[in-house]
Amino acid sequence: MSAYEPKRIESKWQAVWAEEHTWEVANPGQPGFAPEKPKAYVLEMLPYPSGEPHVGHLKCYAVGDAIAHFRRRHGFQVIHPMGYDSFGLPAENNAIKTGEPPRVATERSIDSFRRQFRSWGISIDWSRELATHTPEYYRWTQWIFLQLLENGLAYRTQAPVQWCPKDATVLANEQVVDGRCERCGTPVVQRNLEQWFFRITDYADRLLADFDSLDSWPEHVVTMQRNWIGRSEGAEVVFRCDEVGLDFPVFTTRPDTLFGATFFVLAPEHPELERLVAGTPAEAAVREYVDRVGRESAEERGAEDREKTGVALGRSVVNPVNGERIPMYVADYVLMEYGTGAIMAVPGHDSRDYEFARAFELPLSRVIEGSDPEAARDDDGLPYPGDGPMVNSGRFDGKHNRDAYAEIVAWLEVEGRGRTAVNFRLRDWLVSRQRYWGAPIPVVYCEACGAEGEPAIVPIPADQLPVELPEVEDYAPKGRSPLAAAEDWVSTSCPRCGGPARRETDTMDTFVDSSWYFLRYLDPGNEEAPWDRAAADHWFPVDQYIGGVEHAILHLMYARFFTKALADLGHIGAVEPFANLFTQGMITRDGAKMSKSRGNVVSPGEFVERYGADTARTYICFMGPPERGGDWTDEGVEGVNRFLARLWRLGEEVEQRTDPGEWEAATAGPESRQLMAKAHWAIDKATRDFSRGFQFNTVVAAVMELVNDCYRLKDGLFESADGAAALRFATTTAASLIFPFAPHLASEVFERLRGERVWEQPWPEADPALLAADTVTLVVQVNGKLRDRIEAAAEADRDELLELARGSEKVGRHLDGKEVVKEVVVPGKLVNFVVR
RNA sequence: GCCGGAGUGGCGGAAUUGGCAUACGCGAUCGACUCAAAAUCGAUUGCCCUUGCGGGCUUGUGGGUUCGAGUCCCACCUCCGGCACCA
Repeated sequence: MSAYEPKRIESKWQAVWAEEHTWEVANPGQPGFAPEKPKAYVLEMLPYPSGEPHVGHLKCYAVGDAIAHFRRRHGFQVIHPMGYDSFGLPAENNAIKTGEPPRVATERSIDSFRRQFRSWGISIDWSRELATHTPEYYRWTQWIFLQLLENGLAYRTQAPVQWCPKDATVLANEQVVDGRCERCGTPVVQRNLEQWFFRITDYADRLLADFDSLDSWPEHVVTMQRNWIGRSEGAEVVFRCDEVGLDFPVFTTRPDTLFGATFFVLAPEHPELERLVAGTPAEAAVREYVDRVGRESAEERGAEDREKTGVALGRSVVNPVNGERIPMYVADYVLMEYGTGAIMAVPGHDSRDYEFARAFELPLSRVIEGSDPEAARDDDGLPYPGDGPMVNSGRFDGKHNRDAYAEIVAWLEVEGRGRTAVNFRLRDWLVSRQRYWGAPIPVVYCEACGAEGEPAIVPIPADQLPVELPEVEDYAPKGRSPLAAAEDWVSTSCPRCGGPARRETDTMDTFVDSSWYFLRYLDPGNEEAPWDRAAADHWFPVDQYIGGVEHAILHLMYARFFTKALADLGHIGAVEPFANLFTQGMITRDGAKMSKSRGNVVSPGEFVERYGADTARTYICFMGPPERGGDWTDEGVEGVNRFLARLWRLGEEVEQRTDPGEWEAATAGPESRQLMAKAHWAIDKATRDFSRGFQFNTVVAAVMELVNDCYRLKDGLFESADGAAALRFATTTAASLIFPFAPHLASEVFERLRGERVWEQPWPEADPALLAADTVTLVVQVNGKLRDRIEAAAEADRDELLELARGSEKVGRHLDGKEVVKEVVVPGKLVNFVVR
């Protein structure tokens, strides 16, 4: 008998799959397309190729591949492609350090990723491979940009934006975490810059509403996106400043507290501040305050428990509900990017306004009664955020605030001083980056086509795409894109008038690249269009998407937005890209995230070299439910490796000691029947757990049990023809069920015993006749306590079971001298005597 | 503070509809094989009392519902993740 040598069988089967293009699928209308099969689009998030793949990649693709195999063997035509998110900052930062062009380092990483993915035996359709940094791909990224631009969904404007000083580029709101750059951790600062945006806010309501169609998405991902989008219903109310003749609209979710407004606050970035204080005694102090705030990082400004600061403007506005004049302030607790950048302050019912009022000794006013004295910070029970009858509110006094809410808004509307309004936390997506390694934004600026001294933005015609990324000498960012130094490239002619024009030098956020790659896979070689509509209509949307939860907001929300926009523009049918989403948990080691500095990194390359891909994949799936994290232990790996070797040896022994063809109907003897029943139990268990939220750990456990039973029973079974047949059946079944996790070993064992290719076989079906046991273990309880277990006929009725239970000596001991007040019988399961 | 998720042996974890708690794996102990070791095969392994038979206890804590609760309800504790001056 030969030992289990993973390297040998893994390279053998990988060669077969590569040579025969086993996992490739054709598009509708092409040769090889199977119109009779239902389709399944199984997709894992594409990797950012940097260095070598890590254990997180291995987990993602192991899980996705198991799903793809399971679907194939259920008769689906599965499209399962792979690509690389190959634009991005790490390659560029490396270039700044070493001078090596990003393209060279990136393509080296891609080679290494591709090699490893092949060595893992993942069933990928390599004919659809793509990389987002290639002109063949980003040509269409640019095309989509132009589609958005033409349809008013992309625009350029000046706005306060987040700037990362270290990476020397602007960032989208989503890429700022706790006031720091998501990528490098540097505190970001605000700058007022002209930038490109995508109008994702137009889709805010639909991004929320369409969650209804995504019922298999993990709840926490949906919650995170909901929070991020942050829809609030309320009212816009206009306060007028007579002194300068300006209207100041505010957004409030509490129009019922309007009568309690005692002051008014503007954000330091508010555009009308200058006009309000110019030439007044407050001017110097306000200017100093605004400057000070402007120098602070977002992190400092957003710090917890920060003292309220601000400056009085010496101006006032009129409260539209009661005509009261209230003083205006500037304070940094009001944010320019939310609402209108101005608020009415109701210190009696809002804790932030309360803190400011305390600090500046401003008056409080209660307009809603009823309080929870425990929660209040004040003797008057203020601030009070809850509901109750209204007071100090003119003709609304005595009304419940919830009822008054709509009446106040309706009244304001009649007066022309307000209206209902919905406000979102979500901002438009800032997509321009002052960096090199990304898709160039395909527009030029033309003086001749412009007007009033402003150059016109002229899009590059689609047939002249791609706007290729030029080679440059110096990748270092200098506050503008390194592309600005490529004078030959920047200086061009206007596609509209033919006169001199200058190219846009910013590139696109790499999240743009990954917001549509799942569509390009459907028709990756198409040179006429980003995809063929018929191919997209057939394959799209993705049926099962798999990836890390760290993309819960950014990537998943952007991709949803793109899909909706592209559907609106008539390019695809579906409005949601990912019908089902599975987020895998993170693998740790010694309870901590793997990192070079901790020295606890498991390298998949070295690991697969030593143990084989089958062990790596099966172990990852056995660690625990894949949506949860898991701690990697070397002992656990050994256990799984031992199990696979055990299956291997079983296969060898069965092959040598039994004859082919013996695997049919083998239930003559009691032991062979027992093993057949176990095999069918494993089929049933594996199938159910696979379908029930991908519980791979218990699927693997079921196959382990089957193999254990084979070992327990095999010495006796080899003696008889029916026993040998049962062993053949059980062993091939174990191979068949483990195939989604250990495809190489499974293919080898299956081929040896059956002469067939396991992936071409349908997933096994459990025989109900063998699932149903003849006898069951009857549990007998007295007062709910387990007293005995008795073998009983499966179909025994209530009276028979009771009689059987009473007959037990162990049970009788606990019934002696007691009065049985109740008998509970669950047929096929248990009897419980309640005694007194 | 708000919103999610989770607490089960020495460890990772299982328990599908309220019905045998601890499947499977790891670790540990013992045995077989071996000159020996490794590998392999087999047995035992929640905790406490007991020589044994047997008995008691046990799913973060405290209560409740039920013949019966890891599972349902109430209160609380701890840990993890997300959001947080969002008007």
